[in-house]
Amino acid sequence: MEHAPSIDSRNGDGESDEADARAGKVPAGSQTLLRGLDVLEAVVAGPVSLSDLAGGLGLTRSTTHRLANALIERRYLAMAPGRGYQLGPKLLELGFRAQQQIDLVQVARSRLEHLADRSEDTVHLGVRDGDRALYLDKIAGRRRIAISSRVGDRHPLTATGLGKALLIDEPRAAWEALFAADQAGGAVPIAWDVWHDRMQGYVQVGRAFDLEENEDQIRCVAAPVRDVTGRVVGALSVSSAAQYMDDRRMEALTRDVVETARQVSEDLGWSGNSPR
Amino acid sequence: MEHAPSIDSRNGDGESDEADARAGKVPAGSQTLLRGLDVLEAVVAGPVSLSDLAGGLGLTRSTTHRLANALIERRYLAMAPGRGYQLGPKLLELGFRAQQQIDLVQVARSRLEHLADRSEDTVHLGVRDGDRALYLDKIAGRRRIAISSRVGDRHPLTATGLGKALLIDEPRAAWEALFAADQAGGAVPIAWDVWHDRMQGYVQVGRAFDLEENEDQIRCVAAPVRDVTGRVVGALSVSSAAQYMDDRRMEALTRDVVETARQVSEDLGWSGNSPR
DNA sequence: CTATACGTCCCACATCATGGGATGGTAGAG
DNA sequence: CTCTACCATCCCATGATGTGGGACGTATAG
Repeated sequence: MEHAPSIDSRNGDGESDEADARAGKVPAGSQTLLRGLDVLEAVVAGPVSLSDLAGGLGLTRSTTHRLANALIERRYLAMAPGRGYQLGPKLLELGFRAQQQIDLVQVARSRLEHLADRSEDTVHLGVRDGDRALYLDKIAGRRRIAISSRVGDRHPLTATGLGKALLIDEPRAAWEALFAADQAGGAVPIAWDVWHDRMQGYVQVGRAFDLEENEDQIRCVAAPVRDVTGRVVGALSVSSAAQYMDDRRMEALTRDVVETARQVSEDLGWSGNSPR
Repeated sequence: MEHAPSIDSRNGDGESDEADARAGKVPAGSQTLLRGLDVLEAVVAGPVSLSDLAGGLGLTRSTTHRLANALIERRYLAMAPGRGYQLGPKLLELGFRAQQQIDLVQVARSRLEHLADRSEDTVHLGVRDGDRALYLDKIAGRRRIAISSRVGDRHPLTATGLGKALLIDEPRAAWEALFAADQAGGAVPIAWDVWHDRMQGYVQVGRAFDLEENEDQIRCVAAPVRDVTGRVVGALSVSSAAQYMDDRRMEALTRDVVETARQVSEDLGWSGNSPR
């Protein structure tokens, strides 16, 4: 107990459970590494001076300096002449490599499975491919109903829940063009005003519905997935027969679907700041 | 000395200078952090198993596991079900933030100053802006010659060294179009065949010359700057009066200019792999 | 079944990180 | 100019911290 007199100073006498409870489940044993990462993350906000860094983290200047120096040596941080510490080029490189390694389907898989387990319904994952929604993955539910979709299918954007989730950030002009094309292409007829009103509602909540518009007797709840820049790069949905999907259940599912989409987004680096 | 029996196991008896000499200048005092970063960087290559990680780094499985776990907890790493460790979402986030923080001019500044010091000539930094080269920074040399350029100037791409460096990765079709436009726009007349032959030579070496094509009596040596994806995002050049810039000196400067451009590229996250 | 390889967990020991404080440089106020 | 303030950097005695050998449970293969 010689460092920070802050709330979280380590306790050498009490039970170690306290620490475990506080930190979640970090089993300790890497204080230096974790503190180093703290330093790294404290610099995200922008150029900071050493003292500010140390103060903000509850560390001494010595310790902070040593950690920051190691990070500079490895190019994780850089020193801006008269302004303080900045994020370094190594992070650009690692970020880029991470982007190359990450595959949406693989990342989303386990979360989709959990969602399917909880809902007992069929879960889909898809991306936009030109003017269609391309289905990349499907986890079958436990109910004995036929969802005719298959991985690799392309469906209209404006007539499926998943498609509408993919369009949730698009401007009205894009909506209109796609809507007209889908209507002309044989989608279930619907008035533009009705469709547009519904979409605006979906935008507010951050999720979309499909009310038997694409396939009779099938309804679904869908939410968009975003990457690190906040852009919509995919969407996921829960689909079921209308008999299991009354309005109340769709509302109830919303929470779970949106939350799952948020988790997948976080796995893609999104941190919740779409503006900027 | 109980860890790794590898070549670099620490020595507790001899002089510590050995370690300093070997490691460059890391003054030690953050072993855990540095090892953690080693783990992180070892995962860049792709999914790796714990044992392979430990083996490759010369650490024990225990230590590696502890470090990797801490990195997973912080989302710097992720565990691919049956395939091993992967880079995690935090790196996507930090890489993105780093990209937002980094400014080409600011990053390049000190390196350009050193280059200007060594060459005693005027150094420019520029980017492509549509069909022109936009000059973002200028460090005046020590010679008493007039270089009429100013920060904010736009010059033809095909008639300046800096511009040609910016075009170094472009396909022949783009070269032809820009060349035709610049020639029509009043650039110093030159035959397409001659220009094209020279460009191909520049591409081989990774730098471009300006042989009094833009401004009479001014020659320059330029090299492209790349970002993390390998794309050319800027260029820098050394310019001087032709009397100081005979062919031999231009060749001699090439090394220094290319090296400086490489350093700036590394500051932008480039690691030397343009393919992929 | 046994064998191999995986990730995980534990704990005594001593190596390594710690932080108080000293140092040198730079900028601004008086 | 001096004095003060704040910066990053460096040093070193102390003990808290990370270490690695080895045990454990499980999964995949032979």
